[in-house]
Order: sequence, then C-alpha cells, then structure tokens
Amino acid sequence: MPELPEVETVRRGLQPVLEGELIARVRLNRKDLRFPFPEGFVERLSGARVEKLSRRAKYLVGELSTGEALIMHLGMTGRFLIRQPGDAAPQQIGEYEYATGGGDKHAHVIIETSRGAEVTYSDPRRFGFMLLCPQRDLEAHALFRNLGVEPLGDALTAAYLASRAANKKTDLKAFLMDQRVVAGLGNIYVSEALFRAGLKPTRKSASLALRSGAPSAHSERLVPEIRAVLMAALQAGGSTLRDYRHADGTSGAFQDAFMVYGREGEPCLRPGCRGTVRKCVQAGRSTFFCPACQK
DNA sequence: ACTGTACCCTGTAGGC
DNA sequence: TGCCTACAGGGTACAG
Repeated sequence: MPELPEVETVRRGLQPVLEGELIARVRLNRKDLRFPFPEGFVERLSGARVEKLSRRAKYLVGELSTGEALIMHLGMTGRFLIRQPGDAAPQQIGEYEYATGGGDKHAHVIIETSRGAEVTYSDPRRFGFMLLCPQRDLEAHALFRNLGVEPLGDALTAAYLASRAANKKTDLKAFLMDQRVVAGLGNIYVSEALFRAGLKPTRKSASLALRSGAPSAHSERLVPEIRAVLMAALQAGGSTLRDYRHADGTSGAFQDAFMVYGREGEPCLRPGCRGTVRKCVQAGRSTFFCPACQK
C-alpha cells in the first residue's frame, strides 16, 4: 500500500524504537527480498547506532553511526511489527495484514535493539528491500538521484509542475505517478488528488504546462489538492486496507475518506453532483474518477 | 529520449 | 467445498 502518508506513518512509529538506539542483533530468514541483502548485511548493522530515521519519497532511511545508510522500501505489502520487552505479541505499525495465522512465515528480517525491542519486517510479496549505502553517496544512489520533489515540501509549485509537464505526451495519471516528477504519490493518492482538482486522469499532462509564461490554471489547482489530500491522510494515520494496525492498536482511517478510490459504480460524493464513480485502467493500474466533476 | 507492457511474488476475493 | 481467474497500494527491465 504504502504511499507517502503510509510510509511516513510507519517512520513515526519506528522512530521512538530505533532512533538513538543500538542495533544489538539482526536475524535474516532468507537471503533476499526483491534484491539480495547486501554482502555482510548482518555484520554491518550489528553494533551500529541508528542516529536518525528519515524518509525520502517512499523510502525509509536509517543513518547509522558506521557512516552507512540503511535504505528500506516496503514494496506493496511490507510492514513492520514492534515487540517491546514484556509485550506478549508484536504490535503492527504498518501495512497489510495478510491472514498469516499464528506464526508469521513472512517475517524476513528481525532487528533487536540493545534495550530489547524487536523490530520485525514482514513482507509476503517481497517487493520490498533493504540496502546499505555510504551516507555521503545517498543522493547519488541510483534509487535516489532521479527522484522528483517531495510533495509536501516547498519545491512542489505550480511552476515546477508546469515545467516538468512541458512536451510530455503522457496523461495526468502517469505523470503524477512518475517518481521522477513528484516523489511519494502512488495509485490511490493520484486518483484522489485529481478528483479534488476536478481534472480527468486521462487528460494530457501537457495541459499543465506554461501558458503565456505562467503556470496553467490546472497546475495551480492541482498543487494545493495534492498537498491537502496527503496532509489529511497523514492526519488520519494513513490508509488501511485489510486489517492494518498501529503500534497503539488503532487503525489508519483515511480509507474511509476516499472520494473515488475503490468506489466504482458508487455515487460521487461531491455535494450536488449526480455522477457515478468510474474505473478505468491506465498503465496497467486502476484509476477511479467521476466523469461529471473531472474534466 | 520517451512510452507502454510484462514481470517480479504471494494472498485474497469472487465466479462457477 | 474446491478450482479458477483477476487483481492488489511498488518499481524495474525491456521492446517499440
């Protein structure tokens, strides 16, 4: 699931457990996820202090006292569980809960801190991964160097979108999904942001480009809606599909606020609109929109 | 250089 | 109940 709000929610859940703490032990239950674990992964983590846990796009980055950075990506189904000393069962802080019964056969990485907290990474589909990279090389890393702007940062402006949209032949959906343009949006929040902005996902992204030297009205409309939907989702603790739970046992709640995502055939929720939410497939992914509100 | 498709992997939902 | 198919929030490799 994890788009920016969910990854950030996970980061906030992990931060108090990992930040400033020593990694005492690491266990791997397999040798790869999407990619093989780095050479000497366990040894390079063991004994390191996690100085800082940050997020860039949909990546979590642990800055280690060894000078290396631990890069983590949740893929589609990655989640973290935390067990504090004395806890009977681990508490989930993010992502899918496939009904795995008692034992979690997808618990691929277990990190134990010197205080005895246990952080487990579980990921049924194994599209997630963990890599190590020297901190000073992070920005130049293949995964990071082409990333676009953070949507909640100052760099996302109507003028920026307009300039990136110029001469593009893709449609709006693909344009906003492209991590090289805006880093952190995914399938759900692109649908939601375009709905809020009243823009049809199949519209050409070039319609955002500069008009007589100024960003188009569409571009001006889109930027605040992208921010608003992400902020609202963060506020709600992210979205939950299936039985997602936070460390404190509460759920992310933003899925209840979806205006279009997953609502094919249901009435449009914009007051006064009599439209019906439609689904189409773009670039192999489902897109939801209201044909009446989105032009 | 760009754009669309196939694919990585497992689990679930829904039709029959 | 089982079997089958389609689909799932990610990103990448490749063909055109």
